[in-house]
Amino acid sequence: MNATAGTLSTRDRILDIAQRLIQSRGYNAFSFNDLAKELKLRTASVHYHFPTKADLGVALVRRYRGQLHHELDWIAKSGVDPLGSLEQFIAMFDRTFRSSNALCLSCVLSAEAPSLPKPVAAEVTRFIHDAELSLAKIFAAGKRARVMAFKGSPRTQARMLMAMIQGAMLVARGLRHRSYFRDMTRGYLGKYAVG
Amino acid sequence: MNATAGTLSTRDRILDIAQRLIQSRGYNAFSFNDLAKELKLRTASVHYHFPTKADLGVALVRRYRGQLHHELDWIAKSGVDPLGSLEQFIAMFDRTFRSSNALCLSCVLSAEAPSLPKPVAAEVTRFIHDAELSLAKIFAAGKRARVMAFKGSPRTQARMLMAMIQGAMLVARGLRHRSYFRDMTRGYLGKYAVG
DNA sequence: GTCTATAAGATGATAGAC
DNA sequence: GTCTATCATCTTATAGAC
Repeated sequence: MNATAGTLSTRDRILDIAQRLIQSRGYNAFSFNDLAKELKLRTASVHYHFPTKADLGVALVRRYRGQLHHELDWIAKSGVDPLGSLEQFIAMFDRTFRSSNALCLSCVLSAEAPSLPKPVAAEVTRFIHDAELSLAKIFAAGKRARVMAFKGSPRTQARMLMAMIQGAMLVARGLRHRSYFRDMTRGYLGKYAVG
Repeated sequence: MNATAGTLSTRDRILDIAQRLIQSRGYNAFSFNDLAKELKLRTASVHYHFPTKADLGVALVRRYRGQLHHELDWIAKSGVDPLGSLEQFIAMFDRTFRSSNALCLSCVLSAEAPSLPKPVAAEVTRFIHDAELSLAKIFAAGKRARVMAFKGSPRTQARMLMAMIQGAMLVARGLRHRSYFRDMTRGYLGKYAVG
């Protein structure tokens, strides 16, 4: 049965819990048993929904990629200009980081990449590639509309923004400094502003 | 017995192998058995040198912190100006990343921080703190000598550089793009140059 | 869909011989 | 310092009942 109003299917609950655990501990430090405990089920039940851990990992990153596009669509529809879109994109990560110390799922998985099942690592690559393209489009639109100015390609700016976001969260976690990420990214977009 | 010329003590060999494995797979994806296999010893022998995995982790990050200072001293003695020092600092990471796909040890451990033994996580915090201070001194010296120009504190610039380096390596690994890190960091320091 | 039961293997760690 | 032997525990995964 699927979820009814206000409830989530077991499958979705598994994905939610697994995502939270990976964003906190990484792929190799969570187990089917952790999931089963939180769900108050048995590990065999979790395996029913995702036969292997790699299956779960792939489904997770694939869903995360969908969420990225969903968030970007939502930001686009909110009617802000390209610079505002990037600000909201950053604010998104700031919220989850400060509220639950969660890094970007793909950021954590990237760190562990060589130890991941190949299909999971491939999905991570796809996510970053997607994010880069989406951000590049925003940079390009900003330049076209003359609300942003920068040298080099929109693609390069997108890459720098991605690196800045991921790196700032990573270092913030390592330093155990909750406001580090916000402090660092606050001024970052200023350099793109026109006028 | 300690190492004689050209050889390494078992303890040092353990540290070398463990560091490489963590930089590749992360803390939770390497085992005493992995070390024993490479050393052609038994796991009990590894435990003789480091009773627990946490002991090994702490020793590792502590040594890595020493290496950081050693590298920075070496760069300082090479006689380049502050901007050149930062370039060499970045080049250091570029070399290990491109030659062996190795991320910064503390970067990988930061990603897994909530799942690490507390003493290990504490050592990671210390490393990043140290690196930040050392880089801030270089930025300050560059400003004093008028070879670098920037707004804000040297500390903030150091943080941005750290985030950029760590984030660029992380994203480069996730994307499986060997030259990504170099491409991204190549132009980064340009903005600090005077004249 | 969830359960019990179970398997085969890995893991961190220790005792005690050499 | 390194070994054999052993431990309890955890991990991913499967078979088959309900």
